[in-house]
Amino acid sequence: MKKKPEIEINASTEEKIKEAARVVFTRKGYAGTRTRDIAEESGFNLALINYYFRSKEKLFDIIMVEHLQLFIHSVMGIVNEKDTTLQRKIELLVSHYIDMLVKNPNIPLFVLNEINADPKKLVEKIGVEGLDRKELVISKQWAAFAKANKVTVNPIHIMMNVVALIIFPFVGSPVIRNRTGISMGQFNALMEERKKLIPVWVNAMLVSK
Amino acid sequence: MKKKPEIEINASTEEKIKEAARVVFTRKGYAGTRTRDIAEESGFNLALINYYFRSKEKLFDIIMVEHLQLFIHSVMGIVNEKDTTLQRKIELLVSHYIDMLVKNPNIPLFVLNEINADPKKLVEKIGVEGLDRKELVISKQWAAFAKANKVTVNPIHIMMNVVALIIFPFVGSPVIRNRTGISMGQFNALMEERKKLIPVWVNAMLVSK
DNA sequence: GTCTATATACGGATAGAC
DNA sequence: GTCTATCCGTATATAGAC
Repeated sequence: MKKKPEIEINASTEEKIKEAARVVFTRKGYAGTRTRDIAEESGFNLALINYYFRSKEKLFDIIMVEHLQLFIHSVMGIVNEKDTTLQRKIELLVSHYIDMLVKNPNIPLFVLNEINADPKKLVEKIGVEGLDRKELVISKQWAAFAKANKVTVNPIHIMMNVVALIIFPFVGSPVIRNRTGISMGQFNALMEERKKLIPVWVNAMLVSK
Repeated sequence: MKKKPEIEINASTEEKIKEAARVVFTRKGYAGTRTRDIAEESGFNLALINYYFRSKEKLFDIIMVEHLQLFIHSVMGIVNEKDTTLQRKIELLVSHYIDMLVKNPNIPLFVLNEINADPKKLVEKIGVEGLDRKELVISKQWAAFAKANKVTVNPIHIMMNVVALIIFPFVGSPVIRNRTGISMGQFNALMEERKKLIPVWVNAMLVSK
């Protein structure tokens, strides 16, 4: 009559391997990672990763899909709020996102990389097509804002800019730290500052010209 | 009495392999590239790449160093001009850079990636330490500008922002095109627009708050 | 210099003992 | 479930003919 307890008993090992895979994959990418690295990082044997996940690629796909879904959901949650103003949404996105990236600074490069390596793969694997941009609350808010303030720039520019200002420092972190000589701690302090600065900058862009 | 003509005679084959390597490496990264791919792309046999370059890694290093040197020189050329204003330098950097990236859109992700994979390697291989930031003309121009306009933000933020606004769209191009549904041609048209827009935005940031 | 054929190493995956 | 030992495909690199 036991439901499915014995599966849960081993969840720990499986989860440890997944966690190890996350670490190694995000650091070295798919091609650069050896299953042996994952095994070592996990503390278990190489054979176990096939026992639990059948293949390197299957394991990778799981990690990647989880990353993207986590990301998409958290963004959608903010972007589709009814009672939050456009400006406030930007503040929330920036802050929430930077927090997450400070904790997992390797994710952006990893994701961008693998999407670049095989763009169609990810479109298939995730239900991203489902979301019709035109129907998002934020899209309507933007339209209203643009009309009221006579903003004529293509909103794609603004989107790119917000994302660029948030993500790029993390993608370029090694170069930035090397060129400026700042420590990881100082870098994170700068990122903390940016939570307040980016929304101000974006506002300034919108009224510029 | 001939200087070194026979070397030049074969420069063509060697150069073709290098060109092929550039293409494949920048598209698939180091780990994702097989020497066979390079051979095929070059039109020559696999054995020739070792004949000319001894190993995959040596060839890769050459490509990477050339990329970075080209980049650094072109930036330094602009940044260290005596008779160009700060604002004008930004315009020149943006325009020059976007032109180059439209032609070679895969370079940024490639470079960022490989630097991330092995940060110290590149610091060693290139004489980048030579340039003392404090002594750059643009640094002094910035100091003067910041004082005159009471700008208090850390200049590292501004640097990151300019680079982010230029580079990020190319790094995120597959995602952007997939999410927005725009074509490559439309994407490039947007990049063309940004040559004018980014300097305006940066100005707006500087006077914001 | 350029090719074909091959040596050698490495990495993903499985068999089978415990 | 977890380990050791091993198989086998694939990729780099080299030997040697032309």
